[in-house]
Amino acid sequence: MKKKPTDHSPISAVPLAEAEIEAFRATVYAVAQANPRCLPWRETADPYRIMVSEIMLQQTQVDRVAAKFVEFVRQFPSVAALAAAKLADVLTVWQGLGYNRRGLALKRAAEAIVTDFGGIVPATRKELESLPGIGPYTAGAIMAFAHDRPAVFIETNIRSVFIHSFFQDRDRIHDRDLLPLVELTMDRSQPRLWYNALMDYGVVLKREHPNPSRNSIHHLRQSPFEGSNRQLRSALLKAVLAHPGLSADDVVSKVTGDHENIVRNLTQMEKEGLMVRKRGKYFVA
DNA sequence: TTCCTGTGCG
DNA sequence: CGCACAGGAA
Repeated sequence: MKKKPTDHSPISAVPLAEAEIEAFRATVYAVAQANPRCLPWRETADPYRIMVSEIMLQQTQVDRVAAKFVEFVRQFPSVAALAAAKLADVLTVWQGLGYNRRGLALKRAAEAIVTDFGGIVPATRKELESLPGIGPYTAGAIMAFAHDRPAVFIETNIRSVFIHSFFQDRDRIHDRDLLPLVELTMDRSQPRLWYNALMDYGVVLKREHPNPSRNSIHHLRQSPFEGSNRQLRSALLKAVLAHPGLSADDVVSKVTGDHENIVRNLTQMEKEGLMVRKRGKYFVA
């Protein structure tokens, strides 16, 4: 029997009255209905498309994902199609979304779904989380949006809603204090509708207040992009996609950056599976 | 400058 | 846990 570490969080133990829960739900639904968002992945219940959208949305803003999503599922309309596609084609479409290794993970996930799950997107959290690029949030989101199941999960919009609604005057709020409320207030009769409303409400809150999620202990600031290693990685992948078969020296001559640093990053990206090296030449395959 | 429907690694 | 990861837009 493991002893629980000290817990200084009394609030999570305080249940809401039924009337408060109802009032909260009513507010969420009302604000969401007054601020609807028309998003391409809301017009489908195809688990594959939901999965694609969730991976894309992990760290990229909705507006930028929308157009790319349409293009992506047009080119790779099913799990089987994505699994069978060439990685170079997948990453070429992915360009502009950022975080290329998520594109790689998505393709690897499609391959795993074909080999391990008969081409059907799994409908349990455990199985979903076994797929590359799918963690607790994305698994929960797929459960809710693709399978309409009452999964409990938190992402930044949901976090904003619960902090704004129940933790106004606290800072350094931990997700473990929010999760019980997410579970308690969830509209279990229509999880898909509920979570969409919750996220729409969160978007409205962020528009009208300083981001409530900043009071979360999980809220991280991004380091500047300009001059970063991320910028270099992006340039390296772009170069190799555009000119398959470049040697390391070719890449160095095409990309601005320190020679050793470029070689180090090429090696790292090869290790991650974003590119391969054959006879000293780099390819995406 | 700041934001963004997180995941995986060390 | 702390950190890296991409990129465009406001």
